[in-house]
Amino acid sequence: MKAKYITIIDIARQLNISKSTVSRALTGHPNVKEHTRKAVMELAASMEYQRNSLALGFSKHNTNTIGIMVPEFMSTYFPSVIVGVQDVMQAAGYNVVICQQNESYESEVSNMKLLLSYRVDGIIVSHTKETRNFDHFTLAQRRGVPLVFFNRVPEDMNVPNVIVNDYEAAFQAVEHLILIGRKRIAHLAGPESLVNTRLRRQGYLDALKKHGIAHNPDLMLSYDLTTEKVKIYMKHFLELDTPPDALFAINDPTAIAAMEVVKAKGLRIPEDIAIVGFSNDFSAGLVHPGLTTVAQPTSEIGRTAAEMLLQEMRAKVKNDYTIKKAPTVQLSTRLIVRESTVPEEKGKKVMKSK
Amino acid sequence: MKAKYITIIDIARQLNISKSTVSRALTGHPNVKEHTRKAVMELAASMEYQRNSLALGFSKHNTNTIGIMVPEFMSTYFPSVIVGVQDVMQAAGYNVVICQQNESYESEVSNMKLLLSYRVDGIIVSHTKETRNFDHFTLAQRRGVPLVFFNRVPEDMNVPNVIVNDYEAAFQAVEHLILIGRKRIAHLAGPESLVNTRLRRQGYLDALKKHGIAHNPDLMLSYDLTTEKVKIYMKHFLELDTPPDALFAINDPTAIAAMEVVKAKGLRIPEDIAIVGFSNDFSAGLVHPGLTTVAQPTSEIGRTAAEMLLQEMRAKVKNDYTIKKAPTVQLSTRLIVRESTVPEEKGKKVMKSK
DNA sequence: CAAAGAATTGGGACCGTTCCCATGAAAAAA
DNA sequence: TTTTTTCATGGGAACGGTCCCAATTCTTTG
Repeated sequence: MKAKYITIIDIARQLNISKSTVSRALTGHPNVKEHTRKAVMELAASMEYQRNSLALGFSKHNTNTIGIMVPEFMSTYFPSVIVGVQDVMQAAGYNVVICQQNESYESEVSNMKLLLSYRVDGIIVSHTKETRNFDHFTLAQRRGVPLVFFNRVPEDMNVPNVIVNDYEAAFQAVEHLILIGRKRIAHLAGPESLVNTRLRRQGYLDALKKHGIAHNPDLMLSYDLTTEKVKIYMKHFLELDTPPDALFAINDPTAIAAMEVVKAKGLRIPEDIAIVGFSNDFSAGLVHPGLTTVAQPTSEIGRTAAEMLLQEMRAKVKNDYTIKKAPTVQLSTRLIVRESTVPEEKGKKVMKSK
Repeated sequence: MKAKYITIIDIARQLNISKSTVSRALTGHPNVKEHTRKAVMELAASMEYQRNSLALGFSKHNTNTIGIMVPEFMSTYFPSVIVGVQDVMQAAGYNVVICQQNESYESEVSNMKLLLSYRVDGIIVSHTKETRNFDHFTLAQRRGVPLVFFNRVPEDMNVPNVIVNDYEAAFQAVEHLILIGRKRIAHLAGPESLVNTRLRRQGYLDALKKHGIAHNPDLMLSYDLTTEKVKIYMKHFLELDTPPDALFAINDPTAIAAMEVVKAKGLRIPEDIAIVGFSNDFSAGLVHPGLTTVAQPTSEIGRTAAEMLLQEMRAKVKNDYTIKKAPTVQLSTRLIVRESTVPEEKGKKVMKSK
């Protein structure tokens, strides 16, 4: 069952030269005679020599590999961030390994240890909704492995990060609901453990305040991002004596699950209840009616995070974020208005006749 | 910029014992005095010792890590297969690293080399649509690294694989269209490089034949899975003198893109044209009308592939598939009928009044 | 109490590569 | 031609673990 790999020593023996020379030839060191280099390259190719990155990383103390850890990837958000990261990292000559936590804190800790034990040169992270303890992140920092966060950033850690203007985006989304005449605007907020939850909620509250609408605590619920919970909460909202006439949901899957409840009740969207989501998942454009939502520049988020990480890794003197403010990049979002808040215009409406 | 990690030698020095003893204590070797073990464990914990997997894998010749390579992950298919793989592998004590190829052959080759150079113990693969050369796969086999394929399996390689009954599923899907009275059934097939394309197409052809419907070549087009192409081809179909009254699409994104074209033309689904997709992506249930499609047991595919790989890795004597038939597991699919082929029944219909 | 056996520990080879230093050969300068 | 410099190569330490074997200590047993 043991795999057999060719080593530089095999090559050296065959050519009757030293492994140092083989190593030099293979890595492109200048001091190798053209003749020798050619012989080595040819033999290596014909033997299908495959360098041992374990030995290499082990001896060189850097692996030219970065890790990216995401809490889940069933929505399109994280996958498309990852694609952005890969673009930049591939161009910079780094390998990327992906870890997925399934929203489990335990997996997060073990994936972090996996990446550290493989001595990756840096890590891009978005933490799970369960994460309340950040020791595994500070451990990486103490070990000198640069970290860059995106989307879900631990609030009391000073780390480089890429975020969007959650507060303003939420404010704008809720204001949009107000401007189309809604007064009883409900909010399904995410788990308390995520910054985004707090920022978006604050945007919601401040938009109400600006327009003189009293905040009704009965219309705001936090939950932990499972579809079943959304449905229970949404039913509860609809059964209130004076049910909401609009909903601002923390993200698109939430909004879509809520839509199902509304439709099952026989209510009309947006006439009876207008709905806004967040992130512009692929599915937001597919549901019926189309979901008004806040588009995030996903692949730009990924590219920006990757570039930040490159800078951290390339820094001659490691940045010490216990004494220095960590950089933050805030990207902007865009509200995409669809039929879940503004009904189709007659002219735009798809004709049912041939 | 160099990361500083604690080693077993640091621990040994502090406790004034040999590194062998530290290693034994840490790995749970029986022959260590309880007192010593405790001291080692405590010091290791307090120093936040992190074992160096590079050194370990390097010296032990196995890394307890497997790789999984997928062509893309913007649909829900691959992510949920991955989750299945992770379930099984985590339980078996293996780490999983994920690589994503963005449907690029080049990335596939370089990811394969990455995984091999990191000496993973096994790899689960679904190849890209560009892949026509399989040398990078046979290389892994020659190195003794077990491979298990799923979904997209190279036809002329004898490798363990997990597939679904593509042929029967396609046959059944097309038969469904025939049974609801459709005669001019178009087929948008995938790229020639994928087995699935051929199997599903054959199912399509044979279903037509069984029901005495002559195959009209004008109604079948192969394309390379980009949304733009789908739209062009679908427009072409609709502009034929006698346009199709049904469409069987190679997958759900294709079906959904086609639906958009149909709707933009002002045609009704399913009255004017019935549509069937493949895979039951999350989005299939969201589009309007709901898409009839073939559900694949994604997480079971992942779990099965993982178990096959475990068996390969655990085999005392490596299976030599140049002389022995490789195992195949075929899982079954299920046709999910939605409104894109059968209109909502009155009773089932969502009531629009309160 | 001596001898044998078991339990615990230490010593050091090994894994594949890089890289520094030494050596030898060839080329350039004196 | 001799000396110096440059180029090409070889030798061997280092990286952080595991693991086998030898050495030591502690128990048993005759």
